[in-house]
Amino acid sequence: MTQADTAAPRKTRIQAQNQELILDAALEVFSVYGFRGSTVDQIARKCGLSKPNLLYYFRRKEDIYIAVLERTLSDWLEPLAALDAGGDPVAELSRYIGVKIRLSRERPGASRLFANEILHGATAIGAFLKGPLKELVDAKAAVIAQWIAEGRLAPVDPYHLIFAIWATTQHYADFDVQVRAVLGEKNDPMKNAEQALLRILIDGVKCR
Amino acid sequence: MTQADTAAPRKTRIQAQNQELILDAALEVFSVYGFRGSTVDQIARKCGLSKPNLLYYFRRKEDIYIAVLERTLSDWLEPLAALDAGGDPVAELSRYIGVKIRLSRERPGASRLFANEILHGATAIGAFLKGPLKELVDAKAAVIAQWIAEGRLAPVDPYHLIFAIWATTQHYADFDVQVRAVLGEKNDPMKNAEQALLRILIDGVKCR
DNA sequence: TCCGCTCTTGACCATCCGATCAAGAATTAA
DNA sequence: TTAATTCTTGATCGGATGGTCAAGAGCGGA
Repeated sequence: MTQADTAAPRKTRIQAQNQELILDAALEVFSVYGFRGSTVDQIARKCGLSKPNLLYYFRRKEDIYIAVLERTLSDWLEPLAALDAGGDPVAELSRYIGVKIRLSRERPGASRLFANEILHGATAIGAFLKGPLKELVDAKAAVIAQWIAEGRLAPVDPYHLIFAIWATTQHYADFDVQVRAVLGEKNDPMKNAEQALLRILIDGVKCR
Repeated sequence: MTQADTAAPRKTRIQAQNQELILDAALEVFSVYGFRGSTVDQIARKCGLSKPNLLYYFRRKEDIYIAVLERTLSDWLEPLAALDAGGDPVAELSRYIGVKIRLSRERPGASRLFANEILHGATAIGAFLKGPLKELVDAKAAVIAQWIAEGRLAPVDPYHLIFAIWATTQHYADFDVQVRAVLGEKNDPMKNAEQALLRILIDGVKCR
């Protein structure tokens, strides 16, 4: 259990506990108000700690922001990474779309956090986009291209297909306010979203 | 030309000229940094006026923001409004997608401005979303539903189809940084975007 | 030309907010 | 128990920023 011999300083129980408290609160605040629109005090109040106490665990406001982003990055890659070249193309893509749209419903804050970050130039995660993300997308685009070459999928641009899936699924988290405004206050907009999206992306709108 | 008898105060040439200068600069600044991330000074420098001079034309920073949004709202509705019930369904939707994606390339700032506004709760244009926008979408969803009833379009949810078109096309403006990071610095990402999107949304990814 | 109105701006104010610090409380290791 | 370490926070600083004001410059109509 001891890690005293590693370079990283050992973490006390209180440290681990409070850092998690802070990051949970920070996600809530940053995802609603953006980086500049959020204050350290807001995050502090949200998790019941004092402002100087937050800055004891994270020296700068930006450190909190980066930590929140990094904690969520891997979760964001995972569903795409799970795309299986050995599976049925339509089934695999359908599953991916389903997972993504469920993520939008269950963790809209994470989606909005990323949306905001990218919208404003991705200064904090630019390296991630050009590195791990690009590599993963390249790999999965190759899988899709292979499916197409085998005649198991319609000849669509793999990259733009992935963008289309990201765009349509995350739309329900990022533009939630607009979706609700347009659909009215009746029932949950997400109720039919998954089925509708599958129909559109898989089968298209043209009559068969 | 005189409008001295109307309630609205007459506008001098200098007023009209400077207000346009300010709104152009404000769009550039707000679309990059968001409302809270932008400063009046930034906008002032961008258009070569002094900060107090901006606040002579617009009393508060928020007034500038609202004015920029309102100036662009109608342009945003127009393409959807042009959807013609009398035309061929596939041709009409294809044209709409084309116009939207060209807007994303030619005026990415406007797209990002709206994205940011909605992402942060649409406090400034909430009434617009629930009013004029909802009415227009309701009307055009009815057109699409009619096409489907006539068997001229595959049975997809009209509202979610419109959302999908918005999401996929605006994605290239709002998430430009991510798109470029993933595609690499080679050629223009928008080059194939329109054709790829048309294929996906119109024909779907399933083999025919 | 003259006068009134519009336009412009340097200086300034009040507030907000990120960050610091010193001093004390709580926890842990011996 | 004791001493060292970690944790906590009230008070405060300094810079940024939205907004004000008064005074002067510019402009246009009679």
